[in-house]
Amino acid sequence: MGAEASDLEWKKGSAELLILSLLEARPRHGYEISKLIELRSRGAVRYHVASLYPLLYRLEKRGWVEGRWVEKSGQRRRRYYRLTSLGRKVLASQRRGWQRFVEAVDRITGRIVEVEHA
Amino acid sequence: MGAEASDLEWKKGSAELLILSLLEARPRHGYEISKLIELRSRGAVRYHVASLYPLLYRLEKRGWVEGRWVEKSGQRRRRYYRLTSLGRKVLASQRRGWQRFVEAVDRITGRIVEVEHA
DNA sequence: CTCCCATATATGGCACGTCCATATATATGC
DNA sequence: GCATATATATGGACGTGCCATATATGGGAG
Repeated sequence: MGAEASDLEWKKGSAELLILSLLEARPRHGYEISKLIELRSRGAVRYHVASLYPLLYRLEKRGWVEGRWVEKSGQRRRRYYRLTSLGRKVLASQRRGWQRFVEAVDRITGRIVEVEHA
Repeated sequence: MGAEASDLEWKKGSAELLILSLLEARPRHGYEISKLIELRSRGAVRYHVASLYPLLYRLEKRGWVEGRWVEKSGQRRRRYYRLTSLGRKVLASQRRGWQRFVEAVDRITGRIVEVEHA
């Protein structure tokens, strides 16, 4: 009942948002996503493969991304994931949610100061 | 090894940071913390009691907060938690960590744009 | 030529945190 | 007298990240 889905799935990892964001520009394979997260976050965020791959399967199962195998001589086969149109909508929604969450945390932790009852 | 504590425990909930922050100003009891989180986040963040109380026990066990029972006629007994000096240090550290994490997520999700290889 | 490392994907099992449901206890409003 | 808000407590279900490990291939060091 009430809204759809929990508004604060953030409590358990923002991994979904990160992956969907990285797939926005173009399709990427798992290992690339992993390294890109590490690189762009300057080492602050790092997902282990045992977390990342199952997550990609979940995203695909939900229809947010779509994977296809690409084989090239001279390298191991890779599975490239591209964002589906549904995935794009989910990403937009998750971006808004993340924004709201960060603001909420800031208000609670006092970075945004408010008067506390009279 | 390496640093102390995991740098990114954020992946599983920022509840610790929120609670420690709220106890910074003054001691509070569980129910008050719960309501305050809900109020200040404008409903965006809401912890269920079954999450909150066990978390408070954990924080106390780690020596970050200290609880004491307060009984007043006309109301049910309450357990007030105050931030210990160790808790204050942890809070400062977690605040920095949260800050770094938000920046990292922003860089990954593209809110902070960067050039991507030549 | 062999060993090791980086690349690249895959998975079983453990640990831990959050939620649901439920329980207890007291003061207030209807 | 009963429902509701306050206030704390807990067993069990469930999801998800991590550790360890496995497979496969190319390139560099020795």
